[in-house]
Amino acid sequence: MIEAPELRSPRVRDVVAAARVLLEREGPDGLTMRRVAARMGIRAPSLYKHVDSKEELEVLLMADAFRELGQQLHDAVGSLRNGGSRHKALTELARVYRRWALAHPHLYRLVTGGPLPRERLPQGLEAWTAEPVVMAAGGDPDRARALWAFAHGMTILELDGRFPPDADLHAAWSSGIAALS
Amino acid sequence: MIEAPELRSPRVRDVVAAARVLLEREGPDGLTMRRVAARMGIRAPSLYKHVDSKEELEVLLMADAFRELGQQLHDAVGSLRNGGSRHKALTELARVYRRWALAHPHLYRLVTGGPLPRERLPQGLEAWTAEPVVMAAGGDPDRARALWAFAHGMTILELDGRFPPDADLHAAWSSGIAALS
DNA sequence: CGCCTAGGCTAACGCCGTTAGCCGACGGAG
DNA sequence: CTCCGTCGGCTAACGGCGTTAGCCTAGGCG
Repeated sequence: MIEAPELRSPRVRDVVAAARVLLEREGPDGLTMRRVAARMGIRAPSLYKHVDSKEELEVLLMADAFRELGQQLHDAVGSLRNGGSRHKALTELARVYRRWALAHPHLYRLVTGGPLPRERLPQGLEAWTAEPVVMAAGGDPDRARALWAFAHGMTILELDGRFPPDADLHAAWSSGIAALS
Repeated sequence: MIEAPELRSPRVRDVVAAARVLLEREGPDGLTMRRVAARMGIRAPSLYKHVDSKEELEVLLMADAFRELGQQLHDAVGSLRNGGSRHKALTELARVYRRWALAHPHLYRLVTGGPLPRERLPQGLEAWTAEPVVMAAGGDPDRARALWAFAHGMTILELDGRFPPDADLHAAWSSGIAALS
């Protein structure tokens, strides 16, 4: 519907806020049109006065998530722009990326899981979010993609509990970052 | 319920076969108890005579997927056991991994997406599947995890169409493998 | 012959996303 | 002041989902 949060009508912002609380607190199964409505003290069909579909609501959540994660990544590279080695920049970027994902696991999954409805997202948002990674890779797009794949793989596998409980994930991150620096 | 395919009753095998066709052909939304039943010429409730729940049916599919992918990976390292460099082994392993995932995208997503019901999977199956990766990493578990994360990241991002259409994925794979070798 | 079990069936429950159609409140125009 | 349109609620309902309860029939076996 509308892209930047400031351009959303107040009521739409209410809907997105309610949806976000539900998603973050209870995961995707908790994100239901009826539950979102209940949180606002209204009934599910009324939501459709503000939002076209559940899918659009998810897109709005995704846009917010992209903006937040992107901001963190930009801040991270910004704070190191001058006089850090590539290795240092990557380490910091990875730290921030992982931290955000662990703080918002369901949002991270929403944003990275499954095909992305690119055309419905604010144009350029995805690229802007990814920018810091490309910069940290020294502009080499192949290396940037390898790096992103590594970071996403580490993150999603950790979120999904796929590593053994005694795995030293810090060591695995370091190993990968060292290799890809 | 029962683990190895040979230990499943014939009717259970029918159910899993029908489920697999649906999943592979139409994706997760097509995998419905009613549709599975319809494919077998029966009604959905009858499925529960053979399977406890949809979740168990998915676990059975996962077990098959693990076995198949694991077999491919074992074959790949086996064919190179003697006299290949580490780099060569990793390249071959990656090729086989990616090929299987692209051939069975929905199955790959089922197996790698979301938390894994480890306790319901045949014991040791997951470790056996991962074995070749650990071997190729020279036994270093941290490097093995970094490698797996990279491979999974590349694969799932490709399946989800997250790379630009003009991205040279072969180059990205090569770049990552070279770094992690 | 009688019984047990395997494997079908229908009906139904409570969820889901979504649509149709109704209605009251409210703000601005004549 | 009144009328009217829009905004944002509502109820009822549809079709689909996983799942349960309870029934029935056919076949094997003591």
